[in-house]
Amino acid sequence: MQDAGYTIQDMAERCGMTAHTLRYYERVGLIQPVGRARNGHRRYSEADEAWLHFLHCMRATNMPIREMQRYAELRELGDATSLERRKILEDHRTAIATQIVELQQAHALLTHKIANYKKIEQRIRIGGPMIAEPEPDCSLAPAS
Amino acid sequence: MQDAGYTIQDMAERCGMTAHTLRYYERVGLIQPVGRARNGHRRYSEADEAWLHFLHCMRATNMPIREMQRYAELRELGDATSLERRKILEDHRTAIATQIVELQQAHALLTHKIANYKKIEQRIRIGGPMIAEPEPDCSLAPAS
DNA sequence: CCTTGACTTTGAGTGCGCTCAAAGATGTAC
DNA sequence: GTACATCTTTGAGCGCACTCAAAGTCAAGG
Repeated sequence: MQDAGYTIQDMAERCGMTAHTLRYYERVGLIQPVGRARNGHRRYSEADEAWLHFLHCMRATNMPIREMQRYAELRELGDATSLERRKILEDHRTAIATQIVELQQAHALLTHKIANYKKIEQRIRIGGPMIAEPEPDCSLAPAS
Repeated sequence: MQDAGYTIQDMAERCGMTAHTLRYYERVGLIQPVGRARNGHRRYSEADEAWLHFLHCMRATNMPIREMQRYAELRELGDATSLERRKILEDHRTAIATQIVELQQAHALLTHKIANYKKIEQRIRIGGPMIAEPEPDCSLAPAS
């Protein structure tokens, strides 16, 4: 039996989620009840796949399930909800931009600290002076 | 009474955490038992602040508490643990880089979809043809 | 016929990271 | 002196997003 469409396992792999998560998303209304094969098994369409990819992308960037539910709900209502949906996406985009900045700052901080560790390791190897720089570890306080 | 140092409230504000969280971090060993005023209240030092800022930065970039605990533990053991600590930071830096890429991709996707919503709204305003583009909403499937 | 394996459902359980409640001590302001 | 704010402790509770357990159905293979 195949009845056209992807099985839940296929879809899970394609979208980088587990089958558990796919059923969960359906339960909480993130995706409309999915088509079934004659034996009752779920069969996912290409459209389902696109939507699930989108959901995955939003979750991967920390959009709360609640907000995704709201978006999915509006989506069911058609073009009339375009404005509100756009606002959700714009807000999320802003949140993403903020996250990127934080991550970039942390990245820079880590690069700095990693270099510092290399120095410490060098001193240890050559048996050099063990007088560490001010705060060998956790420094780079408030501002930096 | 002041006994030198920041109160827990001060420190919470300075580090962008709550007092609850500061106590929690102390409980779970992320920060060594903090100095006390004569009345038993915590008094945080500048060094505490630097360390807490670092912790905040790591948490804000999704380092698990577990890993922070491991790092804090090694830190107590001094320079001999430099290599292992560096590895932790390098791994986290890698994780951050990955996150940044994901976020950037999502950002681009959202920009695309937001533009699409603007088109839809335009069509609605001018009462134009309501034949939407293929998949007005969730498109931009797998690859894109 | 019997096993195997992929699926189904419902409801409960898990792990993380806080977050709060309750009861009590202390210092400052009126 | 008494109200008030701010802190203290311990242990429990919570929200989120899964994640799993149990019991059952179904189709194919040997």
